[in-house]
Amino acid sequence: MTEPQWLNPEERKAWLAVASLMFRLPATLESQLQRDEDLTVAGYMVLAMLSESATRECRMSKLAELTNTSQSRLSRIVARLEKDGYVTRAMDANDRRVVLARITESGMAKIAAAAPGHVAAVRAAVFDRLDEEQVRQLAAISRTLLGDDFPHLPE
Amino acid sequence: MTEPQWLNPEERKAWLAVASLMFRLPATLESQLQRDEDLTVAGYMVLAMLSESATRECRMSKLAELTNTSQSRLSRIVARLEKDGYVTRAMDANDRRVVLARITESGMAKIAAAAPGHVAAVRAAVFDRLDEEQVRQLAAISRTLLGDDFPHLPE
DNA sequence: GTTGATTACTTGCAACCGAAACTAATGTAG
DNA sequence: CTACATTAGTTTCGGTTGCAAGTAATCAAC
Repeated sequence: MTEPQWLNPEERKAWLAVASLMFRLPATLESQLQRDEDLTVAGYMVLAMLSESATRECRMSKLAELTNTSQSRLSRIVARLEKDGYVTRAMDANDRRVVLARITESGMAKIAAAAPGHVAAVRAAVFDRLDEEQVRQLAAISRTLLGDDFPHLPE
Repeated sequence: MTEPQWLNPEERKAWLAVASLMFRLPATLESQLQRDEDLTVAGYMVLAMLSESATRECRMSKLAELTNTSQSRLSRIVARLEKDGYVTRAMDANDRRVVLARITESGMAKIAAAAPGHVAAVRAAVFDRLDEEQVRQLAAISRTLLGDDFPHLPE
């Protein structure tokens, strides 16, 4: 291996900050949604993606991609959302291996109710603290780090 | 509330990228350490912090702060590290509420063995993809977002 | 068409986590 | 001193997760 064994001081300082952020930011958002709406961030994202889809439904594997989760994890997240009445699951008639998750009216109402608080939390934690230039920098850096894995929005 | 209800398009794009990164980066590092060293990222960070301390020990509450974890989580992480022989726990004689975690020789060897692979993963996921200017930007943004919560290094 | 590989999704298991309850030591007010 | 509050850490409980194994449908080769 030709890489240096450890990070240089500049990189090390940057990494300690990034790592802290990577642990704390998700926890902050998670606890806001849990406390105020009894939703997980993953569950919120599933509802958000479905609610923004024109057809209000999406196959499981696509949904897993959009929400950055494994298939097995998504399967359980959707099972819980279904139990809570926010989502239904149905087989695709064309390919009966495929399961289509569809958001219910109750699910639409839930995401509409949850969104303002979640957005406020995101603003408070991120966008209120950065200027426009920094937002652009952060977006550029994030997309660079995601590389080809950047997920696509529902059509 | 005076905030706009949702994010503007620029912010929305930035947030989708940041959120994806926030989910994927920890998972990447977690699976590398799990696969190659049978360590969690949290366990690695505990060993790393202890190994860098002059005294090779640290009280639990301080360690929780340094590693961005709750006390209850840290308690279990250290219990597992102790079971694996990488750490010992002892009461502080001055204040018998306090528990001092100390890294063992085996723990020092473990972190030395695990570090190169972990650092390589961090490099591959982050620093190899950014130029110096972006590293500075990312560090500045992260520290701004952490605000006063920025953790201090062991003395 | 039958066999074998692949794809889509689900589930069993062991480990992990946050929140709250718990134990125990220390600090403080009278 | 003696309550009462506070601090440090652990543990219990319900729920979540990743991995690997399992089910079922489709595809590909012959």
